[in-house]
Amino acid sequence: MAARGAAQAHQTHNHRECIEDALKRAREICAGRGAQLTPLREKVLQIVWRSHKPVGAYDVLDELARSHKSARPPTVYRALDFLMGEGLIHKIESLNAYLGCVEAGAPHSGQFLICRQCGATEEIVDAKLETALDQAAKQAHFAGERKVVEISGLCARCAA
Amino acid sequence: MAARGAAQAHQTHNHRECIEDALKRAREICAGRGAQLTPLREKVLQIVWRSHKPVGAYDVLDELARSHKSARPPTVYRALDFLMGEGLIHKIESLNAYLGCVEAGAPHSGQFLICRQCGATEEIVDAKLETALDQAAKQAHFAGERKVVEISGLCARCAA
DNA sequence: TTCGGCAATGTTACATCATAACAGCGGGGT
DNA sequence: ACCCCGCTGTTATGATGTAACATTGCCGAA
Repeated sequence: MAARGAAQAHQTHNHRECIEDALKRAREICAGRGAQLTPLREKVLQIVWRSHKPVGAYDVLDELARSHKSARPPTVYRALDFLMGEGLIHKIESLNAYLGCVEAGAPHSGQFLICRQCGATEEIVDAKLETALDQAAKQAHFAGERKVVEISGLCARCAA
Repeated sequence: MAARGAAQAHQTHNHRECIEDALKRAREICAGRGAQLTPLREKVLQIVWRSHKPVGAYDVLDELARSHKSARPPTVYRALDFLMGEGLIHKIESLNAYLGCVEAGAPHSGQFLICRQCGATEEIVDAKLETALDQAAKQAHFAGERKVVEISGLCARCAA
């Protein structure tokens, strides 16, 4: 399946279901790997998934603190690091914020379309773009590892 | 001219000359536009150009303060904002750091190869990659404006 | 069973990156 | 002379991220 199109889906889908799907997949993935998706980490994942907009670490913290009084910045950053390590969320570098991964499981660098108006951010998986990135690196004799691709602009809805 | 290949050039070129070229071009570009490349701004540009590694705003500040006692964070950020606005430097989002632009003049989003070992960062201008980005956005009915492309890994020298 | 190791979390403090808000200064036009 | 405006100065604070050490709880080895 290609990316569902978060920004587009945002208008139409049942988001409760969307979150539940993501959490369920996350549990399966972690179970299959022996990675420990603890209640704390799952709660953070759930918070990140509350919307299809990238969420700042301190926003996560505020939300987490409502149910988890001892939460502090390291609490959140550790959970975010774990989730990124397992490929369950991505960091959006140009916003210093975090977003649920729609292709969880297969570790990958995401490609993102970020609407500057509504904030909705869609993760895309574009093979040609992937190839172009690899070719560009290869041409420069550069061994690429992590790839950051973030396009800001206006989503279809906001442009209309 | 294609990007000179900063990371590669780093090993071979006369960097004093490289800085001078960049400053000279910057003066010409600003003069041609009526943009005010003040001594302060030029000094900041020079500091950013001291290496081909992205430099943090507070590193710029430390260096600037040696000759300019009143320098404070806003001093530096204003100069950096000006220089970015004129297309003379880029911000490397994944490092929160700034880098001289090798294609100054033509406003553009850069594409970068960042060596995680030596820090040398090469700006590339790859038409195919550009096209792939535009196509990917178009396919999602997304009106792209600003593009962030940063590939981290090992430069040819460090991989060897 | 007890102990030691280890992963997760708690806790305090701090480092790093960035901006708001207002003041002062100086040149150019009227 | 006066005002406007862009640049810089200055103080304070906001936003993002991490170091370092303490505590807890589980699990396996002796």
